[in-house]
Amino acid sequence: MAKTDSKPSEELILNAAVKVFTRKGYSGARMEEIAKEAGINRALLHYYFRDKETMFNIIFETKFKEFFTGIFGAFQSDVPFLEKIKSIVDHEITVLTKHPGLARFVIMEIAQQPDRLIQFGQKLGLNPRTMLKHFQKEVQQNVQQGEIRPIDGRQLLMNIISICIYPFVAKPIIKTMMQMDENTFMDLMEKRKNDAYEFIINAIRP
Amino acid sequence: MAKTDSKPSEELILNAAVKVFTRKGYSGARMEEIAKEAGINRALLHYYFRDKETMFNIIFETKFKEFFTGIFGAFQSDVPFLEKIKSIVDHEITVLTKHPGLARFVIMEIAQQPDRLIQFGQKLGLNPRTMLKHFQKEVQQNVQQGEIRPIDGRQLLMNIISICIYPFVAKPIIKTMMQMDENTFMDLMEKRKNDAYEFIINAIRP
DNA sequence: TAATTGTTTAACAAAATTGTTAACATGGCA
DNA sequence: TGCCATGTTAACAATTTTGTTAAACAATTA
Repeated sequence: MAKTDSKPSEELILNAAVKVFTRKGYSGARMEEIAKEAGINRALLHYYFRDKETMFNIIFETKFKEFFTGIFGAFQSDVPFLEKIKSIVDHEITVLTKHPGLARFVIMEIAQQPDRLIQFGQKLGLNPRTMLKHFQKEVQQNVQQGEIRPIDGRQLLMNIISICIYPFVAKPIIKTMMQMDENTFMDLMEKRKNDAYEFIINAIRP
Repeated sequence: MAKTDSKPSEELILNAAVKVFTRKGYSGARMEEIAKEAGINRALLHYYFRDKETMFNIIFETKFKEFFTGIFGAFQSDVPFLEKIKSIVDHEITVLTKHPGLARFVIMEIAQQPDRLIQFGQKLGLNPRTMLKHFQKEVQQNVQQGEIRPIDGRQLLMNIISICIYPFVAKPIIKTMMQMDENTFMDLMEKRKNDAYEFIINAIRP
């Protein structure tokens, strides 16, 4: 069994597939293009991963996990509310800067087939609803204690997530309109970690 | 020439095509599905609109226009800054509520082929860069006059746009996670017109 | 009404994309 | 070395999707 030799090829193929699938989406991706990207014959894709769908599911599960643990990760920590927001924003922008195309890919494929959210969500054992309830309760408490202005927890959550994620989803538009190259964009996102945080804090501080 | 009779069919087909293209994107859309949606034979699609690409371009141009005039429209008006923000938010959310799937479609297709932004932008004679410069200058002036806190105009613009657009892009995710049906979601967006505005105002008011 | 023009369809053809097979290559090991 | 298992490929087959054609149909007009 030359398993040690096979592994690199599998990795190689998966990396190529990730590139193509995240750029083009499931329906836009071509097996031929993945093979070319990996520098191998198309038949090998089927040798390692039965078919396109199987391949896609493996990649989607990985990306789904990256994206949602990226989102939910920082929500769990048990620190004061404003600090938590700081770490959510920071964490989120960091993850998305490292994985270009991640957010757009996951959102698009879920929009195409919303049941994947349930399907893969359960598979990975993450429970957005518990998280949501918890967040809402935390907002209510902080409102009652006068720590923050009165605000609907759902709206606040949407605001935070929007501010963090949207710039990456619309990156090609933003880059073109603001005439930025990749590095300038990344600098802007780096600064955004603080700018976005302060924006949010100012919005909710009494 | 029975042009009067032909028009309804063209409209019928275009409406069907809009539905399918905005749901599935260019590569996911199937001519067969469009024909079925319109209740006609596939060959008719080619009779009216040479091929898939031609058809797509017509629809994309329409949607592109809807989306960007939706965005830029309210930026033009000559009212005090905070009022302008009010009308931008209101206008934006109204447009996107009326056209479900619009934002996701346009963003995705531009991400797939960013030069379409230049191509169609010029074709429609809209100049995002002038708009951007103008907005930035306005922010600077208001900062200097102490009307709003110091803030990078680009970040503020991204924040406003993000808060307005992202919930619609991620609608399937939000609906599922928050267990909302279509009407509940629309109610939430209706409330959001004010909530988002107040959030932004509080964030920038000294 | 017959001719003419435009509309619609079924059947066909072509192209693109995915999936399979059988033969060949290679590296480890009896 | 020569066999065996796995990795790799080219060629082929099947399927899906797009595009075309010729004929039927409908409506308008002369």
